[in-house]
Amino acid sequence: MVSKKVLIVDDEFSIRDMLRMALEIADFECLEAENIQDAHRLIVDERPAIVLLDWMLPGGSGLELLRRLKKNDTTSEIPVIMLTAKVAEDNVIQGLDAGADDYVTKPFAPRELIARIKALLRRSAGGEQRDRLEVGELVLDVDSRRIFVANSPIEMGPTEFNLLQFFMSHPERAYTRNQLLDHVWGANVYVEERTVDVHIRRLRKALEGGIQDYSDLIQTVRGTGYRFSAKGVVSE
Amino acid sequence: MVSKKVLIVDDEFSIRDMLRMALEIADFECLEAENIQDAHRLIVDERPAIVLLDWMLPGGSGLELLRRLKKNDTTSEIPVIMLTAKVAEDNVIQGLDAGADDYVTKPFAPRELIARIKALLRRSAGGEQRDRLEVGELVLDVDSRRIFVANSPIEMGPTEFNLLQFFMSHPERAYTRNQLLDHVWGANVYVEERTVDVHIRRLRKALEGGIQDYSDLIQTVRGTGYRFSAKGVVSE
DNA sequence: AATTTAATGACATTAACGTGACATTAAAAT
DNA sequence: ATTTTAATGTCACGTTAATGTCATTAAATT
Repeated sequence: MVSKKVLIVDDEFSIRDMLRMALEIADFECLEAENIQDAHRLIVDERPAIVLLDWMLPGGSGLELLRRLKKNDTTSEIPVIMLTAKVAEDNVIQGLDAGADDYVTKPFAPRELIARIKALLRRSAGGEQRDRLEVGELVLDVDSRRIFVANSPIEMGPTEFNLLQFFMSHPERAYTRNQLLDHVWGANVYVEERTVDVHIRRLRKALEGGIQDYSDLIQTVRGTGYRFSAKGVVSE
Repeated sequence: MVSKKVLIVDDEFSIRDMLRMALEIADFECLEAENIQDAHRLIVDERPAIVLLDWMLPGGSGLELLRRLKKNDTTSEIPVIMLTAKVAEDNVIQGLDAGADDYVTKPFAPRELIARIKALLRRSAGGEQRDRLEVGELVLDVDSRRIFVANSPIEMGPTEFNLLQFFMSHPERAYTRNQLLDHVWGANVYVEERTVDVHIRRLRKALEGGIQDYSDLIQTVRGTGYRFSAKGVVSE
């Protein structure tokens, strides 16, 4: 398995250092931030698999960052473990209520923390995305990054593949161009909104090409954006 | 929300009782088991939303049950919180490794436990629920921005969709044209009052089009404006 | 019957989307 | 290192759908 990124958010150097060591032994890749601003930037840019978040931070409390993350669509799925020196029960409840996925009080044993990280990753990564998405005879194979229509492969560019993968894992839902840019291109990339249209066209063209025509799974939602739907459009 | 089932697995009556009280206050439905066999039967039969599992149990340790649950496909998605009197770090790691989703050591504060339960449920139930409005076989799907009549989609313009969405979320109430303009078009947009009539007509036409005719859900209130009502008009 | 109010059809205008071409960049092949 | 190929993002133009308005007709109210 490719080592996963863990973001450590703590203002004390000694703690970050200790965590980094423990995590690297357990074969994680570490990112570090010592304040809210850096942390948020790293989360958006690097998309870590998990965030270890200290309660007390300069420039706003960790709780604040946590709320911000859970509010935003593109970051709400990233699991967060809150770290705190405080043992006050109230903190735990506030943290969990704000959407923290786990909670560890200092001083903590590195091995326990690692076990908790693994438990969370197992949960968040495990349940969700399948390595094979299908609608009718249209099959998207995540591992080989290929699309099949009736068992024969069809060609498309990487972006079109990503777009289709996103659509197939989020069907029956209308997305704006900006949402698609965020999810498929990634945040912090600036491209014109209308570029999405062009890739939609390329994707539709590719889906036409096969033995069967699956291009109308990609539907235009006027005034909004696009939608992937197996439920079909209105017939005549 | 319908109250969710929580299974308490503990051999001590006093602990079960304490938990039951705390959980019922928090509006959960409680199931209880005092040994592995009963617990397993209840999990299979009742499918609780979450399991609170004591570490030490007669007839096999809780860890054993945990492994069994996580191995089986039909039960592996049920979150488990391990409860233990032991504070040994090793236990925590073993438990989390075996697939426990969280871990709480006795004595614990009921409020914390409730918060952890809610956090876990939020995460696992996080499998998205759709935002939809329905009247009979007329369904407005907010997420996909589509209207269905008897499960087949029908077409309408964005404004008609917004209008219908507003009506369906504010039924049985008459609105003036100006109120509709404010709510559906947005404040500080200037369009003629009579424009509303035209969109009402378009909406009615769209609602006629399907297999069934839902156009008389949109009722004219002479001298005032319009109303959405599922109660039907007075038949002559 | 006269008057008020709503429904309807038609139409010009505007906004949103589709499409082909092209320059630029990134990746592969040589 | 150089060439070839594919992918990407952007623009300009064509097309279609949506919108708002008005004149006319129909219906309800007085």
